[in-house]
Amino acid sequence: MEFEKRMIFHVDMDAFYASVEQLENPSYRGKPVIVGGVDSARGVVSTCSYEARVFGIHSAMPVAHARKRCPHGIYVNGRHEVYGNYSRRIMDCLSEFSPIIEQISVDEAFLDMTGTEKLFGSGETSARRLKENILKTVGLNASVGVAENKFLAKLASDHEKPNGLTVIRPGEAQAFLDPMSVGRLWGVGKKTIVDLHQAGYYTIAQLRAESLMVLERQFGENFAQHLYHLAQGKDDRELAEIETEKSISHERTFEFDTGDKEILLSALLDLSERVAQRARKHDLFGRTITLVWRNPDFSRQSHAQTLAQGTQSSEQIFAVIKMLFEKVGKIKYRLIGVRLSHFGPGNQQLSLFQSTPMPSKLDKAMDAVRERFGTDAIRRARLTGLEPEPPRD
DNA sequence: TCTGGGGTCCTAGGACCC
DNA sequence: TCTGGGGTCCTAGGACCC
Repeated sequence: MEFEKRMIFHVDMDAFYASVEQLENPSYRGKPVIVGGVDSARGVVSTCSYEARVFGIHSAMPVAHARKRCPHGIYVNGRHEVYGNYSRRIMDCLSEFSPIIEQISVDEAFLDMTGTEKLFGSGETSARRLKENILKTVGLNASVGVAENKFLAKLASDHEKPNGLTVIRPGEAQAFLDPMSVGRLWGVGKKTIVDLHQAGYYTIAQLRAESLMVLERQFGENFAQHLYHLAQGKDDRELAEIETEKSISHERTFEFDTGDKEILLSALLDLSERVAQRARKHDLFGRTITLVWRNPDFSRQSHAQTLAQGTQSSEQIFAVIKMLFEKVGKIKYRLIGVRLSHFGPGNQQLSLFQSTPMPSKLDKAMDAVRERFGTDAIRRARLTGLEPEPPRD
């Protein structure tokens, strides 16, 4: 048998948002398409087509920067509801291959394909079929990685992108990993790469050759063990089929940094309502309410308050947010946001004498309108038309 | 060219309790 | 009269991921 222990697939859609736009607008095909916050001065690229990548454009790059590199590109705003619909159809395709699926974002998922060889053939055969199935039913290309665990499967799906199919068979992991940069390890980002380089580790082979004891001294027990295992291609994480939500948040970056209390409070009211509405929709009661913000220098800060009891009321969340906001004092904000977390059991925990934290009549009415006509269909009077002005000097 | 928005997990320090 | 140690909860910040 090819895969004796586990056989995991990682399915990753190629340039997902941009590919959906090219699928729906035939005139975009074969051209550089850039999806992101294209109408905002501070927007960034979410995804771009492979034709755009030739110009050095990539995700998270400021749109203003992308426009300089590729002035003739097609710049479109993200249409997340549309992508969500495609995402559902793709996940439906995947569920025809395995009941054990972990969706990790709109365009990515793991499948546990252990023991399906009799049904679908080898890993390579079934991965090919899966790709064909997505292309036939949805019209989009996916890259698939096949390996004995999640970490290796994810590396494999990335290996021959776009439209790739890579199988790492048991025993091949070491050779596959060794020449790679330490930055390919899961959980190793910009900062940690610098730390690893400073300690003399550039390739996964170098890390693998080190003893756990030395690594623990250099990087702390937990992170060292994480690195040590991944460098050997070991990863025994199971697929998390049902992710329980741990927080709900909404935030907003202003076109210009602002210290205008009127603008800030109306933004916070709007964000509080969006957060509360989602909490009600998912039937979640959160105890911790956090005000988050970005200063003009891009640094992030937060203030939090934990309540004795969970809430999902717009009114209550906004009241706490306002109090936290007053604590900050007079500063300029680049971004402001509201987060609800620390979810627990809802109202059943209340004593007989406490008022039930059920949605207020106003909350219910607004939920109903938004459910039918969309989030922006209804806004409080004080929320309309408040935008920061460009600074004059 | 300045850097979105939605998340998760980890760490460290302080308060408080026993 | 000066002061242990463990555990839990909370806050704040940082790194990372898609």
